[in-house]
Amino acid sequence: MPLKHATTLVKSLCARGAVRHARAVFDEMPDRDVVAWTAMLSGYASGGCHREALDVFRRMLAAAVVPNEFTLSSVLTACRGGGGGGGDAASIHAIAVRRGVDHMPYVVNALVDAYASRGGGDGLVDARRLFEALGEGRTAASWTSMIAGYARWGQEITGLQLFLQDDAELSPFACSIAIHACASVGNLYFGQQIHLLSIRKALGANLAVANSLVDMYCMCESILEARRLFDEMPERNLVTWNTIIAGSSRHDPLMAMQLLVDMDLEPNCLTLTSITSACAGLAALKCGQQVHGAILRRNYGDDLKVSNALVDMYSKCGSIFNAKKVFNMIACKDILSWTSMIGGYGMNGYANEAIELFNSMVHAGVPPDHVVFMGLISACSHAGLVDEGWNLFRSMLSEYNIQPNKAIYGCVTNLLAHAGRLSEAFNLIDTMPLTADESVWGALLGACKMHKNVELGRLAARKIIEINPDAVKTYILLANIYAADSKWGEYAVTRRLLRATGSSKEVGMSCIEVTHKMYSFSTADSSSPQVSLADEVLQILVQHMDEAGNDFVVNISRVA
DNA sequence: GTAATGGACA
Repeated sequence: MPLKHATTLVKSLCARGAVRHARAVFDEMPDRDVVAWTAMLSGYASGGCHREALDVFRRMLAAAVVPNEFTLSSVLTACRGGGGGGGDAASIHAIAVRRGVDHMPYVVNALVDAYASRGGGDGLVDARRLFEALGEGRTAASWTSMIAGYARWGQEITGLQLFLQDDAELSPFACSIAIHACASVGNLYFGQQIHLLSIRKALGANLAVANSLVDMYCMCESILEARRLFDEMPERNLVTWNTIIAGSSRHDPLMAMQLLVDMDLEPNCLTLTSITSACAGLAALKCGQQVHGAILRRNYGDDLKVSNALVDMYSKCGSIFNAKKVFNMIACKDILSWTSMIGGYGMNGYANEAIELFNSMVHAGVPPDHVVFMGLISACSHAGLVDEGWNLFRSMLSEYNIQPNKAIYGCVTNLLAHAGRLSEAFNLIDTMPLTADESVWGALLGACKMHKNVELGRLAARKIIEINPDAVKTYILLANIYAADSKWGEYAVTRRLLRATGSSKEVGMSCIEVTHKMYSFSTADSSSPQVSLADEVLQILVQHMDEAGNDFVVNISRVA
């Protein structure tokens, strides 16, 4: 068979996925030129067989066949993302330099991509150097390789700055990568810049770009802006719906439920996961059970993320029995499964069960993290298990080699202070190796209000106001501490300071589900007839509790 | 007769 025909055969066999047969033909070829070698190499590379592609390349060099630009582009695709090891990109770079790389723009772009996807400090620096040297020769692919490389290796901001240069060449792909980078670091400012850029370059019509923008606004907690974009989109697919539903399930669960009703596509597993957490946010048990039914009917019951969301939903709805039932059915539990269940026990007052489950988790070989300890220590705090909580806190460093963070210190402060051990709590803050923030001092202040400790309360409030002069809640708490101690002069001063901040505390809303309907209300709300009815019922309950004696009251307040 | 670079959005 003539050499040309055999090469064509190798190529077409590779294109059909019959790489092994292609290799058999290739091995039978008596003399192989650079085109034949490249055909075989590219067959491996484009089929994802990076190791084999690099092996063919090495054999080719050993056979003293000189690679051309076709060969080099092909072999570089096998060096991407560490698939064949970054060292190969450098050696191929060296060959390319000897062959006159300046005349091979495709090879330079492939090098930029190989270096950028290898990442690390050197990889990105090397990629950037080549990228800069390209000058006018840069194409949309060069920009995408760079920004994807930066985004992938945690240098999103550097990538975005590069992207915002005037001469950046935008493609929908590059644009959506850039927007995703803004979303993952939560940088609204850059996100808006790229949004403007995408409007100027008429890329907004691209569905992936628009979807990324909706996601970016959700991740930057601009849910209303995300919703506005969503409403304006002429075309929406399942990803669009899932993006806005996932975003609103975190910030506006009622909106997520409404979106599900409006959705004109069949919801999938991801949709229902978000809806489950929306139900958790609303503490809507009936709704959550219906969603659970929908999940089972669609055979999504084995999905790990769905199951974890269900455990969390049942826990937050107070249905710990159902939470445990779902948890027990999870075949391969991950750290989120354990955290949800441990947190579920904790928030429902079952601190001992939470600790027991934590021990099972450690026994199962799952290393605990900060979040698990947050759940555990706050469980102990709610249940008044101060010593247990303290021992868990101590074991973080001594047994699990986890350095407690500020959130943990806040939690332990709360544990001690809540139980009335205010000076120990203060001592902890005073000696902690991190700078106490608003939440840590806030935990102390809250407990000072509860235990009517004016001295420490004043101190904690002063610390918080130093950190954040607009901490409205702090002034109110401090004023209440003074009021409880009949210190009316200081009370008046604090109220005046509060007015001086010029802000008002946003009204806390609560929701409750009664016979399949959701009711929302706030304190001192007299707008709806249901509230006055609820007030009457509450009065009767309080009366019953008084008659039942103090023990009963204590139990109720622990549950509430 | 050989390569065609970037591959995102839940």
